[in-house]
Amino acid sequence: MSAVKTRFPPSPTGHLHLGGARTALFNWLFARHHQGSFVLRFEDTDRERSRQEYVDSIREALEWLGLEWDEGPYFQSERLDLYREYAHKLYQSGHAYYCECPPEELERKRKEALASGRKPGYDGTCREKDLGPGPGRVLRLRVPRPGVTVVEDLIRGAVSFDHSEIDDFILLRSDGSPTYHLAVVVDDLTMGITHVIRGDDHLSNTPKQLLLYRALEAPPPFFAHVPMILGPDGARLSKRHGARSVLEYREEGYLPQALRNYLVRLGWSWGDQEIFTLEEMIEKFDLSRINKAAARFDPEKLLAVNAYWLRATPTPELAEEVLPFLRKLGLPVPEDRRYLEEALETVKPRARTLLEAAEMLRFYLVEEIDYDPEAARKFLTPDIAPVLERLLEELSRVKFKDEPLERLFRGLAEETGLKLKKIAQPVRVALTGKTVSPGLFEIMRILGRERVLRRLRRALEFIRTR
RNA sequence: GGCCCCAUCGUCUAGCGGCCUAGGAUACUGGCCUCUCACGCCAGAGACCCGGGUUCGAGUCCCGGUGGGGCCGCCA
Repeated sequence: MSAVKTRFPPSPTGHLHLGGARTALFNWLFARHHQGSFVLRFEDTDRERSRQEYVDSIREALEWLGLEWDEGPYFQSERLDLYREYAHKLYQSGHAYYCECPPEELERKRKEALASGRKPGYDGTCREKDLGPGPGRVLRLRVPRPGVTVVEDLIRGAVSFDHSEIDDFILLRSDGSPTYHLAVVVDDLTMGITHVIRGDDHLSNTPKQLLLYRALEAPPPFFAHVPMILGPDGARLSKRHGARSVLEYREEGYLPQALRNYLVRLGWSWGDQEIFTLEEMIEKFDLSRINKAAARFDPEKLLAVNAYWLRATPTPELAEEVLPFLRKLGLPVPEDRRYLEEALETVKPRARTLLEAAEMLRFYLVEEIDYDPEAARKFLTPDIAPVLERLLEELSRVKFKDEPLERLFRGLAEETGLKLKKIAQPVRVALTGKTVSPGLFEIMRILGRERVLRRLRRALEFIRTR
């Protein structure tokens, strides 16, 4: 297979969501795997709904995911003359004809047919009228009747459609603009697309496009219809679940490599392997391992994969990524990068997203920590005060390394006859304000003597005045 | 409603006629580790939609049913 060329053709009528992102990923991977090229094309022939804002956000999302395109972006709105040219060819060759049926009339017939249980398609009123172009007229494809068109799908095999199921669909609207089917075919043809990899919601559309290739006497590309991504409830993906923009996932602290990893495993597999680097995906990706059944989006698993990649990311790199989230939470960013990294190191195995990591870093960054009321009530009690007093003394002498600190605490536990836990929890609350946190000794080591002593004194003060 | 696609643990999936006593991941439960929570490790529970065939043998092939999804626009 030489000179593979794939494309991703979103219509800029919304943000890039999970389904689109996976389609883009599959196309990109297939192209990369075959050392081919990947084209970005905006299908913006619907002028009513297309927005520049979405063009920008889709580009941004693709870039964030690392799916760089080799060609484009192209805009269908800039290629209108080309579509008209092809439409004219179709009209000239008798493969298409003009239709003057008013839209309201068609709509009425459609509803009527649906209500009485018949096919809602166009009834062919103008098919033999031999009309020329004119105001208010649309151009329709003259679908050969009778006939059958077979889609040779790379994933599903041969799927045949009887032409009685395909109506004479519109190629050119009454305003002269092309509809989806015409534009896609002309674009894929003129851009030299070799493989069309898209959601299987397009499978039923494929015979229409095949008919166009045939009318144009042009060879069609290969088609591969991948199963759709459904919401956790099995219904079509909607805003509620995963149809959220991929940029929203970025905002929530997901890593692009995690999103890619999760998405590539939705419908594609390579034995038992769950974790893939970009290089592995490119090396291993192929159409034959794509599943046929629709997959449900599982936010929990996405979170798990994200947690994995968070842990797998080198701390200095992660520190860079967490910065925007610290700002978002209004936390002071320490000028000492080393301090941030050490703190992050302790939070890394506990966070599932960058946002969570940032939140967990809070007590390292603010000088005045807030006590969780419940935690303070339970652990900052008068009976522990003597121990904290004692600790204050010892801590001004001890070396602030994990081992000496741990030895100090264990010694103190033995001396007082208290369980280590009984001492650790109040100190944890004193230092972090919470009952859960990274390991106590590493926290102390990182915070440093000065901060630790200050927080312990404040805890004692709190106990006295409660 | 017509046509099309699909069907393995809750979810993502492995399986391409005997290797399946159906494997992995995630979620869940229990244990270990332990200063809390995670991480990590160990263990457990959990699926071949139903019914017919074909075959010595079916999760794997065929047919039907059921269920889910998609398409049927002057949207893409």
